[in-house]
Amino acid sequence: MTLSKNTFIGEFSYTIDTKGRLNIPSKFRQSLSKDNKNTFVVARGLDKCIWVYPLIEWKQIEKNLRDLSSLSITHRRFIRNTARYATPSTYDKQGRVMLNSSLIEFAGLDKEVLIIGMINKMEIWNPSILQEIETKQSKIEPETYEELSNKIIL
Amino acid sequence: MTLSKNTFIGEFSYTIDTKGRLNIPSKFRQSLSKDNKNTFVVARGLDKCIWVYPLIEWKQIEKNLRDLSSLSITHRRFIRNTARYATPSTYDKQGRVMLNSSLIEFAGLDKEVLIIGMINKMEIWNPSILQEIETKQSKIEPETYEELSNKIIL
DNA sequence: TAACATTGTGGGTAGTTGTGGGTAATTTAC
DNA sequence: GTAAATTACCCACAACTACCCACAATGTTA
Repeated sequence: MTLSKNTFIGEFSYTIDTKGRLNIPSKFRQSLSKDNKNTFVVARGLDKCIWVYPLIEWKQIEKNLRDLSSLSITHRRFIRNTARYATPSTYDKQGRVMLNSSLIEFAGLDKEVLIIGMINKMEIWNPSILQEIETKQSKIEPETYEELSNKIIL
Repeated sequence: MTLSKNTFIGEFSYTIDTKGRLNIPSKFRQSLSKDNKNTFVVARGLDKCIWVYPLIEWKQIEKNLRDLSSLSITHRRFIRNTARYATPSTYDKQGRVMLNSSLIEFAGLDKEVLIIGMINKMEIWNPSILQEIETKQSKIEPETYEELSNKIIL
């Protein structure tokens, strides 16, 4: 059973094969609406993980980014960091997307990865990195982004 | 006799079979409205138990999560912790849902379980764990009842 | 009381899914 | 333009899941 369209929940253990392909869980693919054209956009997450958006979710983000004025240095940097590492990726007949080596390196991924449903997107994690972060979660993060959180929904 | 729609009260003893299936009490299923499409969402409870939501109850939660911006680290953590362990589960012709091993382990469930109606959802408990918690936990203070009396009329 | 319906539990089977690898098509490099 | 590298497509298979049937125990009705 699939719930709302383009909405992801749950957690899955998968593997990246030797060709750099990663299977997207069948449940997630089934929840996609047709207008995504079997395509995701993979990007750097704000944590040490990869974010995978359905195409139409990403288009909404692009639209929101368009509304940020480049007069603000913060906005410029934010737009740059967001757009720079994003890549569209169409999955093959088996439901696998290609992850380029730059993203794999950024997220510190090995063979075994954790795919986590995050409602409007999914996250790809190295399980040990996520666990490490969760244990030392008392650490306070920079608050630069907090200010923006009222203006744009990622 | 079933009371209000999508509302659960009472307690039942059931068993999880070798395939990880758990029967939902017939009374609870009968109280479900049609738009749930025979589907629940099972998730980690805040106590050491499993929470089982009717689909439409869960959709409301998803809707609220969707309005949180991922720019905020606090929001990200909240979304992750909430969505990560949630799974939709349509019950079969016998009225059983699948509980994945991760949830079973989290709640420390054996074969015999207790299903408790919690109004808008149900809880799945290992009976001995619940009893242990109840004895360990001190009684609810009279002052707490006084405070609650302003919010609910018994 | 007897016949019937409902409910909780067990198990078999066919279809789906995750993963690996081979081959052709396309792109990139020289 | 040709060779090398990369990417897309296809097939294969083991493991898992959804669906179906079965049956005993309990509750209901005539």
